Amino acid sequence: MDSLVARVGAVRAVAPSAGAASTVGHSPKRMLFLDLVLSVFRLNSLLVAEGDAMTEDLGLTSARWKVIGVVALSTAGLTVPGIARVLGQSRQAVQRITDVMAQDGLITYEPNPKHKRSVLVLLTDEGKSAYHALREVQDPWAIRNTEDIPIEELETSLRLVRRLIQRLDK
Amino acid sequence: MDSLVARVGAVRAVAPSAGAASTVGHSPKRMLFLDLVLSVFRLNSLLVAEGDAMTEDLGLTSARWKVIGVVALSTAGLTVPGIARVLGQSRQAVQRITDVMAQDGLITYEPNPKHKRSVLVLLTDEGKSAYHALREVQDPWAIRNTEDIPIEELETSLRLVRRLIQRLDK
DNA sequence: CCGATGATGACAGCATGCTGACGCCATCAA
DNA sequence: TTGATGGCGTCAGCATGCTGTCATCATCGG
Repeated sequence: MDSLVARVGAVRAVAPSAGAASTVGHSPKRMLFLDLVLSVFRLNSLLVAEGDAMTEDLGLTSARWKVIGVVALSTAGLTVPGIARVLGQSRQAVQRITDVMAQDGLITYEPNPKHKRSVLVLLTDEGKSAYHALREVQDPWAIRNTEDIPIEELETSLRLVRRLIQRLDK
Repeated sequence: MDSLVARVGAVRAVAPSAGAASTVGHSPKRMLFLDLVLSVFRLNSLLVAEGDAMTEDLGLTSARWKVIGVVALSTAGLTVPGIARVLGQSRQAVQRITDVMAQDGLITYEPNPKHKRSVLVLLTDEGKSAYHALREVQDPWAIRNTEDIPIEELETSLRLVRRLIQRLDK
């Protein structure tokens, strides 16, 4: 039990006096969903913090290994707006990250035979080794966090999250 | 099917030539988890955008209705660091939001009998009506997004998300 | 009573993301 | 050919979150 209501109650015990929360009128499904939304907010920030801490020794951040992961999965390189589309972010945000990563020697910009102005992003050798180092940290972390979770629950949750993404994305 | 690998492939079809993704060595569970993590990132940004768009007519933003929701659930008021603890955010981040909300007349700072320096945050009448307007938008939205989703899936997913939060939070 | 400890407010700096706006260029239809 | 459309690079401004730092104040144990 760790709903928002419960957390308010827990904090209220430390702070002023207590009182009954006004949660009347919410159907269970609505409460479940709204609680899920708030939990996703929370999980997101924790994942970003965890990802930053886990990879700071590699010279990476969450924003960077998102990009590295996408580029590593493509063999022929991707344009900056292409990376942005995969990640569902603005091309400006990705551009800013890739510019710094290029300065740091993790990626390079190569001419794009399909487009004169929009160059391709490729991993340098340093970038590739960073990606491998990333996987060596990320994979045990993924195992550690899922070893006691049934695979069916992971599948169900992932399917639900994707369903919501698809619904909100269009 | 909407995994990261699939998305890279889809974009690659628009951009340069194709190629095989190097996903060897990943166990299904690891891939599931990493895909879930990236999906949570994506869902988070979509939820923030959706929340902003949905409540901008009410003079609210995602950051604001998080605060309003917490304060509304407490009857005796909460301190700024208390709100931050409930939301799992830094007190500075909450302080900045509450300061603007106080200027806008949504909340007020009242003396705290339990603490001389740390005031209590309370909803003004305007804040309360904003909260009610918020619920009138939020509830149908929650219903709309869950009507074709079994409640068991919501419960499973929420449980999993909370489990991950609890693990990463300590 | 007093010093250590912890919570708080206030300020600064930084990272990450967004949108808007402008100009350039490729593509396609009239 | 030409004009409309759209993708792209680039710059600017803004919102939201984080950490670090310092001073202040409350609380508690010695």
